[in-house]
Amino acid sequence: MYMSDFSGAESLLALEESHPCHDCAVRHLSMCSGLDPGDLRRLRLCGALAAVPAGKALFFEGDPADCIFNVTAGVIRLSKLLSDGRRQVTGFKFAGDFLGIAEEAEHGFTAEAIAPAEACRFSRGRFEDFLAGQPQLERQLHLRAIKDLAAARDQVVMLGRKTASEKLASFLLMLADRSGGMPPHRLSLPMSRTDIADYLGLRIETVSRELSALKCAGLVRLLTQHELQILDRPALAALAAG
Amino acid sequence: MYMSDFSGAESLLALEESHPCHDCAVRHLSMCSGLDPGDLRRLRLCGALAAVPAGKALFFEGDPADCIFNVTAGVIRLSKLLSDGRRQVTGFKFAGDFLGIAEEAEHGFTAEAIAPAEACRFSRGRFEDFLAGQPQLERQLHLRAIKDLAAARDQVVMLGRKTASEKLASFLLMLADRSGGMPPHRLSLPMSRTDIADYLGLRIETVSRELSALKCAGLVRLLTQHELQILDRPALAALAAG
DNA sequence: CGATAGTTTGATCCGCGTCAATTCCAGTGG
DNA sequence: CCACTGGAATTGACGCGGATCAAACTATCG
Repeated sequence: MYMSDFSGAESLLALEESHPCHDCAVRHLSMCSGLDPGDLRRLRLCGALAAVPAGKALFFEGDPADCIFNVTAGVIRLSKLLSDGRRQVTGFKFAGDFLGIAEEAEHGFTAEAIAPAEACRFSRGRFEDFLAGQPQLERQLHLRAIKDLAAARDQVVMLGRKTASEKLASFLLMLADRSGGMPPHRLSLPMSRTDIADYLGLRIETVSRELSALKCAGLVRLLTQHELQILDRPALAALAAG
Repeated sequence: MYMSDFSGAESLLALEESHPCHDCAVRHLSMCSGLDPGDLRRLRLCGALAAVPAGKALFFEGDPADCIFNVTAGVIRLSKLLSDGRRQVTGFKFAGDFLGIAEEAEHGFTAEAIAPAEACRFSRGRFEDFLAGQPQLERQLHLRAIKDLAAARDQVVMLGRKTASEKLASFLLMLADRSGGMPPHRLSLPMSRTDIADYLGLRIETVSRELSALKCAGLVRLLTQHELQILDRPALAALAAG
């Protein structure tokens, strides 16, 4: 059985007065946005800020689900494995995203940092106790779950019915939408080609080929291996829509 | 723009004293299970029981999301379309399941009855007002959303990384698990081959072939076209796990 | 019975996977 | 600054799983 390789203690920075939530850069994005100062202070006591180096896991599929996370920086990759090692990436989490709440006693997926990340790490028990007295926070999280569910359904459609090039176009637009709404002059691809392939249900050779095809068609321009520019967003959107 | 072909009025049976929720056969399965009689009575006033004939839609993708449903009988198929008509079935809902809550103003998928169904139909606005005073009901629904999300992630893995035969095995086991926990001497397949294919991201010919292959391998027996028997559940489970 | 839609089976095709060979690039040390 | 190195990405050749096309079979309902 897997155990998390992220033992929090040494990388925890206590959430003390020296680092209070009201300085948090992503508070307006995250579930905490609706809390008043008193509740925020009590929530803070349920957890601590954790630095997660690139490549390290927050938790593995099958780990006891005793912690939940609020991502404050970096990128987290969510994935599931089949017994023979085939991997499916089920999503990416960015600053402001909430993650790890489970109905089961064990996490249903693995969460790993693909870029150096930070996350507020809460004890599940203490968080749930806190939640019991905060109906509007529960409502917040419920809304986020519904949003995640809609995103998962979109991924289902993509995996089940779209071609390789349509998948890649959908992926690039999804990233562009989530990387701040700004005109994405440069779109960063923090994940490896393997991660992209495992998200799209393809092999890395196919991702590479389709990316080249988009480049040749003039829809995108590759700036570096992990950075590109969308040149023709309408055409990309038309491709993504099927 | 699509409009629902299910105009409720003529098929609504008012939820009056003559048909109170305490006679409801699926109450123990559904979100209402935690409500006391008084709250149940008030919830009842938010909606009505609707009979949905086979083939009729509860709502279409793109319809204003002003109604939500609690399925009490039958089977509901959820699906999404691409612009050129490719269809992906994103799930099936059975008695006791809750359905249609949306974060957006419009439904993100189509919900249609594949077998004659009944559902409690609530006005979204009135239901949300009621919900505001019922934190433990909100919690119920939140938990259901989390469960739906886990199921959607399983479907993502299936679509992205499993072979045709593994997909079919997973599907049959999922149905067996949901068709009451009883020893499934006879497993009913209420949906058409097309529905199964659109759920699994395959074509109906492939579904038919793989079903024949499972039959030849002695894992299942086809009783009728819409009923089968699982003969070797462990082998089927091993196949489904990849 | 016949009509019609749904399902099964067969033959062939093609998109993406597999295998293999470069090429690119970040990091390291001279 | 360049040379080296190992992992990641790209590109090419070929094969296979599932799609497509076509035909026969079966269930349901008048």
